[in-house]
Amino acid sequence: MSARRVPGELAEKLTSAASGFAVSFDDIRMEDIASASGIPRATLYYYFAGKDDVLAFLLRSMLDDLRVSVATALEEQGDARTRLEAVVRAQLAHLAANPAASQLLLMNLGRAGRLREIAAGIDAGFHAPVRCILVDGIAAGELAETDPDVTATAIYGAVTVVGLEALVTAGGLDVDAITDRLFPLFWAGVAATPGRSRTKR
Amino acid sequence: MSARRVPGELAEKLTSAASGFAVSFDDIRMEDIASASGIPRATLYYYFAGKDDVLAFLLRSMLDDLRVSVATALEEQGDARTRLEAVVRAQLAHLAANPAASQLLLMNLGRAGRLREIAAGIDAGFHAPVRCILVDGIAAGELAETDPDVTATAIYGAVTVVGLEALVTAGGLDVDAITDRLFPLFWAGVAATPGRSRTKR
Amino acid sequence: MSARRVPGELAEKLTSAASGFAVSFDDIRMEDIASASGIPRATLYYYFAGKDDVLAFLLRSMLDDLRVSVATALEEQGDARTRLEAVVRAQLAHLAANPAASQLLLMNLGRAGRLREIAAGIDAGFHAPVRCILVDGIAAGELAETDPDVTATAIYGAVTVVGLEALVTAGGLDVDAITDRLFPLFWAGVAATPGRSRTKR
Amino acid sequence: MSARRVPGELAEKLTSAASGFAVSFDDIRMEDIASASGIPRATLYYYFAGKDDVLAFLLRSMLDDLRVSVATALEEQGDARTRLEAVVRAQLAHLAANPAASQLLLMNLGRAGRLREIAAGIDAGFHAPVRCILVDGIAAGELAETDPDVTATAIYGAVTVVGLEALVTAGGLDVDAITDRLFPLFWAGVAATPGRSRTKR
DNA sequence: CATGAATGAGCTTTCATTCAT
DNA sequence: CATGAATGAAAGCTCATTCAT
Repeated sequence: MSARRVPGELAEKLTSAASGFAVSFDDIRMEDIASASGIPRATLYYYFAGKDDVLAFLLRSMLDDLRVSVATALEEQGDARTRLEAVVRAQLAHLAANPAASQLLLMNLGRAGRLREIAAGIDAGFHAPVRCILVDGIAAGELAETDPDVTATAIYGAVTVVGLEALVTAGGLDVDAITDRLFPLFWAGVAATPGRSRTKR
Repeated sequence: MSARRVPGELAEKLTSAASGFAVSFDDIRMEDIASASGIPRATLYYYFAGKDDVLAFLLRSMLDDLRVSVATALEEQGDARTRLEAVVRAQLAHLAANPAASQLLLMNLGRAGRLREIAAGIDAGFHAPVRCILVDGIAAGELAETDPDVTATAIYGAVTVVGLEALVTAGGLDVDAITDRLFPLFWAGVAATPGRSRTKR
Repeated sequence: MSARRVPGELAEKLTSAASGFAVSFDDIRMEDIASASGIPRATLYYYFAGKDDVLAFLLRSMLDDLRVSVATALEEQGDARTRLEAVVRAQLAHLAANPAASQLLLMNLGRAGRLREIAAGIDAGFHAPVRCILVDGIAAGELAETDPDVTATAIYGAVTVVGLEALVTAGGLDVDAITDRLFPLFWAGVAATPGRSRTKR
Repeated sequence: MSARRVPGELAEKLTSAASGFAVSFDDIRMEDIASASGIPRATLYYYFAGKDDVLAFLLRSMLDDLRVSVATALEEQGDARTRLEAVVRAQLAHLAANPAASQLLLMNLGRAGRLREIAAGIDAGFHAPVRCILVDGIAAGELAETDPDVTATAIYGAVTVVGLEALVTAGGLDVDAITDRLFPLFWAGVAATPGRSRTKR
C-alpha cells in the first residue's frame, strides 16, 4: 500500500513511463523508474513504501483500467454470446492498449502472486465478469452447464496467452482478428447444445 | 548453456531442491540454491555459467520431461480427439508431477522469454505436438479449419493457467477431473461440425 | 548558533521531549525530535540552523541550568570544604534533575567536543567554579597546593561518572547518599594536611 | 558479534587504521574504514555483521589490551597503595598508548552503552581490578572502609576524564606527571587514616 | 575436481535540508 | 510566521562472481 496519496500528475508520469519496463521487474532499478518518469528517486520514496510498492501501484492502475473496460463491455445489452465476446474483445483491446504494463504484469506473476491484491484485481477485472455472464447464461438456458470457475479461468488463460504471444511475437495485436479466431474456439464449448454430451469417464 | 557436463548426482540434488523455489527467480539467491541443494556456491559456478544458467538447467530438465510425456501421449493410436485429450492430460499430469518447477517456469516467463532455449522447449514440448495433431486432424477432415498456431497457443494457455490455478488455489491437481472439465470446452471448437458456421465479421 | 530567537513555548516542548533522547545523538533523526516535541520538522528548521543546532540548544539550556545551580551553591558562605561540597552536591542534583539531557551530553562528548560552545559551557558550569574555590582555598591556606586544573577535572570526572553510573544502573540518583560517599574521597586529597607530604618522584 | 572469525592480519590492519578515527563513530563511513585499513568494504561485510560490529571489534580489542596491561599491574607485589597506583598508571599508559581508540571509546559511550559487551569490558578492564585492590586493602586494614563500587567508579571517572582532557587539550599525555598529580588526590581518601573521620550526616 | 575466501559493482533506502505557499 | 511537500546526496548492505588452493 502506498504510504501517501499519490498525486495525479505523478501517477500520470509513472504510468506513461511504464511503457519502457516490459521486462522482469527485478531488472528495473529504482533509478530506471526515476529517470523514465522524470520523478526523482527520493520523491518516489516519499510517495511509495519501496520498489515493490511502485510495482503494485502500476499494476493496480492497469487492472483498474481493465476493470473499467470490461465493466463497460458487460453493460452491453444482448445475449450471452454477445456479452462474452465483448468481454474477450475488451480484454484483448486492453492488452493491445497497454502492452508494456500487461507484459509487466504477466511476466511478473511470481512477484504479483505475493501481492494478494493483484490476484484480486485480476479476478475482479476478468474472472468475475466472465463468471457472471456464465452463471446468467446457464440460468437462462443459453449456455451449457459448465463449471463457471474452470471455464472463466480457461478463457482467461487462452485469451491472455494468445494475446501476449501475439504481442511478443508480432509486436502488436489485431484485436478483431484475434477475437474472431479465438472466440469461436471455446464458444462452441460453452454454448447450450442440446444434443451434445459431456465426456463420460 | 552449462559450462560443463553436469554430474547426475548434482542434477538430482538441484532438481529436488527446486521444490522450494516457486517464486520470482530474482528472489532466489545463489546462496539459496546452494543451501537448498547442499551444493557449495563455488561448485555451482564450476558447473554452470551463472545463475541464469542454473535456472535454464532446471527449466530445461522440466521441459525435457514434458516433451517425453507428451511424445508418449502422441504415440497413442486413435482419432484426433483421443490424441488431443491425451496430450492435454499429459500436460496436466506433468504440472501435477512438477508443481514447483512448473510454477517457477510460469512465474518467470519474463526471464524465460529471454532464454530462447526455454521458449523453444515450451514449443517443442507442447505447441508442436498440438499443432501436429491439429494439422493432421484438419487434413483428415476430423477437425475444423482453425488456425493451428492460435489454437495451439489458446489450448496451452487454457490448460496451463487452469492447471496452475488449481495448483496454487487448491494446492494440488486432480488431473482427470480437470481434463474432463477442460477438454470439452474447446473440443467442440476444434471438432469438425459440418452444420456449424464460424463467426462472420 | 540558532538562526532565530526561539519562542519559549517551543523551547519548552523541546526540552521536555528531550527525555526520550538518551542515546547517541546521531541515532536521533530530525523526525524523532519533531514527533517527540510535536514541532513540525520544517518549523525546527525555521528556528534552528540544523540538527546540530538543536543539540546545541538543548545542551546549552541544560548547562545554563547547571551554571545557575552551581553559582547559587558558590554563593553559600563558608569555608572551602562547605563550598566545594555544595558544588558537588549541586552537580549531582543537576544530574538527578536532568537525567536525559545529562546522559545525552555525556554520551555525545565526541560531538559536543566539536561544539566549542558546549565545552565552554561545561567549563563555565563546573570547572571554573571549582577552580575558583580551589584557588581561593589554596590562597587562604585551607587547601593543599594541588594543580587546580587537574583537580577540577578529576573531581568533575569522578562526580559525573559516578552520577551517570548511578543513573544508568539504578535508574535514579540519591544525591545526598552519593555526595556523602564521594566527597570525602577526594576531600582528604585537597585539604591542607600539614603533616602529609606529596608523592616524591 | 562478528559473523566470522577475523583473521589476524585483518585485525592488525583495522586496529592500526583506527588511529584516524578519533571522532564520533557516526561520522565514520564504512568507506572510511575500508580505505584507511586497505580492506575492501565488501570484505569487511564478509567478516563483520555491519558497521556497529566493526566498532565493537575495535573497542573490544582495545579493552582486551587494557585488561592485559592492568592485570600485569595488578600482579605487582606490594601494598595497596603501590598496586592501586600501578593500576592508575597502567590505565593512563593505556590511554597514552591508544589515544585514538580510547577517545573513540569514550566519545561513543552512547553507542557503546548499547553494546553490553563493551560495558562489561570496561568493568573487567578497570573497575574489577580496582574493586579487587580495594576489597583486599580494606580487609587488610590498609584502606579505609569506603564503598568499593563508588570508589572504583570515581577513580575511573577521574583518571579517564583527566587523561582524555590532557589528550585532547595538550595532544598528548605525560603518564608519570599526571599520575603524580592525580593519584595523591584520592589516595588520601581511600587510605586508612585512624585519626580522620568520615562525613557524618 | 571442489571449495572457502574474497570482492567489485551497484541497489535500495534514509535523512537532513530547502522551498513554495 | 509556519509548514507540507519535495529532493540531493550519500550510506549501508547485498550478491553474483572470481580466485587461490
